[in-house]
Amino acid sequence: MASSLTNEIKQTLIALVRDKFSVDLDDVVSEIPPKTELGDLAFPLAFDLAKRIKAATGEKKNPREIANKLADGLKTVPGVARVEIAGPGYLNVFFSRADIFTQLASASQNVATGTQPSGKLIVEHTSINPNKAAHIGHVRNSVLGDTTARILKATGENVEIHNYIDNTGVQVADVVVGFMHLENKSLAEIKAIAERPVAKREDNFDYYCWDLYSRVGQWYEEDKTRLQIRAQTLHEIEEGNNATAEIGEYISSRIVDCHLETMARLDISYDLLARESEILHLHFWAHAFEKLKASGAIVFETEGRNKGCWVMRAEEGRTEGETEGQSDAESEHDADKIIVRSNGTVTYTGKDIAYHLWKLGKLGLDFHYRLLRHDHHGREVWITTGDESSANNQHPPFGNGTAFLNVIDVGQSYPQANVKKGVMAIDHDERVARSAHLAYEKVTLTPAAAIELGTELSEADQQRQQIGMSGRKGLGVKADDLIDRLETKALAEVQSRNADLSEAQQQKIARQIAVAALRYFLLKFTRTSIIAFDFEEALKFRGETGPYLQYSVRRLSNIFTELGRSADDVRAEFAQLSAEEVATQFSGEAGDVLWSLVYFASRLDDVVQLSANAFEPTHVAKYAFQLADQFNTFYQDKRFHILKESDAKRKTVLLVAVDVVRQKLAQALALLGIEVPEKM
RNA sequence: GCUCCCGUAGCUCAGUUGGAUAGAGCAUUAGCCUUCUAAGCUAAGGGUCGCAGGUUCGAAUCCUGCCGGGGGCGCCA
Repeated sequence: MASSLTNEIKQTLIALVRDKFSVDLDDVVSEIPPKTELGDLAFPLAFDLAKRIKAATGEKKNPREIANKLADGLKTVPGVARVEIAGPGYLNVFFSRADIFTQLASASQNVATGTQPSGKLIVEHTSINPNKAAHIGHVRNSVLGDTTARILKATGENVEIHNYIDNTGVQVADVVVGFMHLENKSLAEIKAIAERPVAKREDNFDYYCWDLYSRVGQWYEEDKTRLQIRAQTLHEIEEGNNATAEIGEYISSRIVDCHLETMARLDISYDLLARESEILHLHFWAHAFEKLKASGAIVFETEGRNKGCWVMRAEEGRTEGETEGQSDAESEHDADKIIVRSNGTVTYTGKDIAYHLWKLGKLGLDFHYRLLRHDHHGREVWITTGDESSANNQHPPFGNGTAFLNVIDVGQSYPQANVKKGVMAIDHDERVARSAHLAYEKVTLTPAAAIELGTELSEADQQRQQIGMSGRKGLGVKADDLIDRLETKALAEVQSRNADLSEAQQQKIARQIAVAALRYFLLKFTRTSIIAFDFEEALKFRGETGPYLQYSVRRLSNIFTELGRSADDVRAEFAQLSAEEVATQFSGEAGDVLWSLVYFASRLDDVVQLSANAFEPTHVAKYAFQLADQFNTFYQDKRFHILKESDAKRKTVLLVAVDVVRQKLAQALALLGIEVPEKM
């Protein structure tokens, strides 16, 4: 609708410029004017043209004069009502409001899909070490990943969601050490803890492990020689087929269950859980190693500090004439990444390259799969398995993506860059280049939040703006605790406003509000912004929050509830109106206000596209808030008291406008993973 | 030392590929519920966009150099 009109205007402008000024432009910059009175689309290109003409011919032209020569040609574009020259030479285009509005009123209710999928995009997020309860930092990862995936799907992308499970890593080993050496517990005793009835949140197995993990860290601190126990435990877990590995397998599986439950509360789910144990036992690395060697991506060092290692070179060569003087082995290969150690073992980066080659279908090996569960929507969630006998061959096709997207905190930028480099050395498909590390900043704690969690802070720490969370220290805001608090608070609000509802209904609404509050809180920041977590901020339901957005949609819908007619019914009536009758409603001062609202609502598709291109869900979140804000202002404007409107035709137009806004806002919220409660 | 991110109102943050008078929430102050539900709205105050140069018709945005805060740079994962 509006965006296709924009494109048409741009093409017309390019043709006009070529025709009148003999200048070839690839694209023209457009912008939305700051005020409705200035038009719907503005082109500052006359300034640039004046410069180009002067450079080419020496002739000095006034930008306003140039804009004038282009204005007439634009008026012929269907959908353009008029064109004005403003300020020093802006070309301001005014749309035919009635035309655009009528198109909006009859358009499909889905987000417009632009590009055809060019293959499958594999989005990996969550990937929490399965050894303790998830905290707010993990939730930021999951919400970012889940929302980004929703937005990408809305643009027509084929997306597969993975959650990587590092079930054979150090962190799992630590909890195994805790159970075996601190608590001297057998597998049966561990099972008894994990499967005991849960009376309160603290009884959860992931909470138990949260504390145990922190105690293990302390235990190592007391006697560093105990780290040998960790090394031995890790070795046994990696090797498999022994009692230690069995305990590790059991613990990590139960914790994964806990994480899935936590994420389900936030309406987050996965297609596949890929486990490190399979990457190990199915010898993914051995295959990747051969491919890396064959491609020349890694080389064997016969001298220097990395002698005996297989490394990936940092750069192909250095710039001519630079640093010749100091070219000893020390500085030359400083940044080279070791993939295979001199003792023959592979590094984490190497394993990760193997995994990513699998994601793109370039490894020549596959996992075995089994159905793990059905998620809260009844969709299948699969998990990898190394045990062929327990595998199910009727699984959906996994992997074989054309690109991958990894939601991992910014601290992993260096290894992630190496993984992509290694993969691209083997898979030259240009679509792979789209693969990206979706780096996001951490969630830290304000000193106030840390104190509320019962931490004792040193004087120096109290002066700091933020305190890092630490799983090892057991310092952090557990996801389920926070969601519980949000739900409790929301339930109190719901009870005071909707006492007539059943308890079950009240609880459902409270849950939806809690999810909205948390998801929006995490999405209102850009990915690169550190969130200093503050309880007061996170627990807010007013102002720029998720519940505010939900409330806005509720208001929009209630207009139709009170009206007692369906939106379709009103739209059918709208179709009977003449273009003039519609146009009348968009004239004058009040018409400008109505038009601004409708025009802003029409921009959802553009915002979604922008958000998808930048992998930045914040854009959709901010847009939703702005749209809600604009609607609420409109809602309380005395000139638009819709249900009391006596002019039937005006009332119809206003109702359709309300329905358009409602749809767009509801769509935006769905992309953010926010549901709209039946009542608020 | 090399490198990435951040620095915008008292606080927390937005600000598309450079564009018109730099925005929002919170907090403060003054108002609005016989009204389509106040989880809302209106108004006011609050800014050397870290500092200094540069590029440009035009810079919060691009370039250079500083200052301040955080992260990364391992034969750990």
